[in-house]
Amino acid sequence: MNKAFKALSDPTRRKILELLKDNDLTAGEISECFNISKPSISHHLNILSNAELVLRDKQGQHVIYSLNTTALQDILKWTFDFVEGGNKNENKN
Amino acid sequence: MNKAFKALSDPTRRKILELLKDNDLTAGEISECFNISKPSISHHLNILSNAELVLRDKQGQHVIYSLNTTALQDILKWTFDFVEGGNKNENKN
DNA sequence: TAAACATTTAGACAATTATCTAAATATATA
DNA sequence: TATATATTTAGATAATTGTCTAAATGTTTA
Repeated sequence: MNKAFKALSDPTRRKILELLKDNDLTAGEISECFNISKPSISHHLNILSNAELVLRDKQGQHVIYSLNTTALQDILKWTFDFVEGGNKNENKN
Repeated sequence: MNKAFKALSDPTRRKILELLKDNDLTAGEISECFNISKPSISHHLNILSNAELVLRDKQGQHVIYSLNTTALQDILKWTFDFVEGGNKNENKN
């Protein structure tokens, strides 16, 4: 889960995930959405993949990236436990 | 929200939040839970406070820290939109 | 008021990170 | 097979970050 939090701490990577929420995209299509070099985007995609936040599917010379919500579900659960359970001073029974 | 994600990307800071889930604690009590110097813990607490993840309450010479779920609610919502809305290939109607 | 205690600030340093360019790899096509 | 295209790898560099020690600040109490 540490990998996922680290991966999400960068705004570029979060924006990549938001792009993939609408459509699966190739590495090239993703890089076109940023003023950042392709190798840098590739690096970000690698971090997202390592954190199990995206999936790769090689189709010929293209690599199609898609969302993988596995790690996000853990984060959702972790976060929810704070927002939901945050009443320690209200019900001390 | 960027500050919050950045703040959450460090394991020590996430552990601090988990400690505060159970009890409000002073800076000193928090630092006792780690093999890290007090100034370093103070630095982490500052980052958490800046990200609106904790609240400070100065009581005499002690500073009591408590959870602030404000920023976590934003993160929860952001994350939920992926886990919940991640069905773009299933219902294209 | 002086001493003890709690916390933060200041400044330094090593490790990590985001970025770049150049080169390598892999695939498709003329 | 040669060339063009898509992507990643390698290596360098500047900025950021987590940590430390020493010092400063603020508060309590003897």
